[in-house]
Amino acid sequence: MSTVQTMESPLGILTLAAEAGAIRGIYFDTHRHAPDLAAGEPGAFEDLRVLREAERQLREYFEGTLRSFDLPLAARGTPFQERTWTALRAIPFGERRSYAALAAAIGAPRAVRAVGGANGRNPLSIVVPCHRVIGSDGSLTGYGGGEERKRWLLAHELRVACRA
Amino acid sequence: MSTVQTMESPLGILTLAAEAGAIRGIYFDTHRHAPDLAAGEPGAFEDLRVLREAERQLREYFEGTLRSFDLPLAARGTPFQERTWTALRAIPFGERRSYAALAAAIGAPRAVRAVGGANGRNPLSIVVPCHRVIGSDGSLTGYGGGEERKRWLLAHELRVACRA
DNA sequence: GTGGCCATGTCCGAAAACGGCCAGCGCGGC
DNA sequence: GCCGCGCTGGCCGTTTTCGGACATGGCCAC
Repeated sequence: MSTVQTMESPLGILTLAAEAGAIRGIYFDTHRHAPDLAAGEPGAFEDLRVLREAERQLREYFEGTLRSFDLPLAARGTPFQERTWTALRAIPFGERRSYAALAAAIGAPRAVRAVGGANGRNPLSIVVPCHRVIGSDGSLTGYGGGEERKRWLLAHELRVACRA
Repeated sequence: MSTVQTMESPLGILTLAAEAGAIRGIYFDTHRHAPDLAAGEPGAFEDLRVLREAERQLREYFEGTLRSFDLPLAARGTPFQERTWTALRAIPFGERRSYAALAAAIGAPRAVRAVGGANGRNPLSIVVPCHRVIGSDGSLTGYGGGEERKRWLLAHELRVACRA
């Protein structure tokens, strides 16, 4: 069903999946809720192209020369999850939000834990910046790819943002 | 996902669905467990072809000139269901089997009610002859498209078989 | 300040219910 | 005796239901 490729990164091997010309998933090698990703057909041309472009932008992100991704995305989930993921993309590079703030942003101020759940199912690591959401008290609280990677990403963004 | 077409028959309108060059479903207009069948893409060529062939064979079946279907089938269900459906296809035109006999045929002689359940979910009406399965005491016991249609099919096959 | 309670959407596992059944009995009628 | 009828209990895969657990945070009572 979808085209799959992998790439190296400072956080280990990343697995990217594309379908119908849009990025559908980005997963770490150890990832809490990653799907099976059985590579299907040989790979449509449009998928290969968007995958290569995604890899390029991710590489620039890690180098500190790119702060905002510009890619066709197609994350699929429940309506609530998609609302949450859309709100995530509005958090600027280098900033942080609390789960409560995110819940308020999607108009469901009390659905705080639900937002946590939806965050955990975010299929587009890094590009949809679920790592920028932390507890109201500043604690990391969790990350699909492991808290270590969340810490690294936040530190990296802080570093890049200050350098500018 | 799949290509859909309808046709008229002595038992009312039939809805046929094809996918990847194989017949995937055949349903009556009132059907107990029929799926939604939201017609998707405009229709792949191979699907249109196999649908037309299925319609032709069904028409011959109703006319009494065809007793055994020869079509690419792709009924999808649980392993147990698919085993059951395969066993169904081994029942010859005009004959009948009891649920117990069918259960024995798939090597699960005690899974009688389970066979009944799988029978009810048969997605390929008529072509996969679930209508040839009746109670040990000869009663009809039930049919996805209604017992009236089951009675009609059995009578029709008897008629055609005797005529020969 | 601290501990408990509740709200919220989704997933997952366990448990229960549900059939397109059938064989074994008991019972009544002949 | 013999037959037919109907009830009962058990069988088994699937579906439905239900109860927790979560990447949390505010509020209230002590």
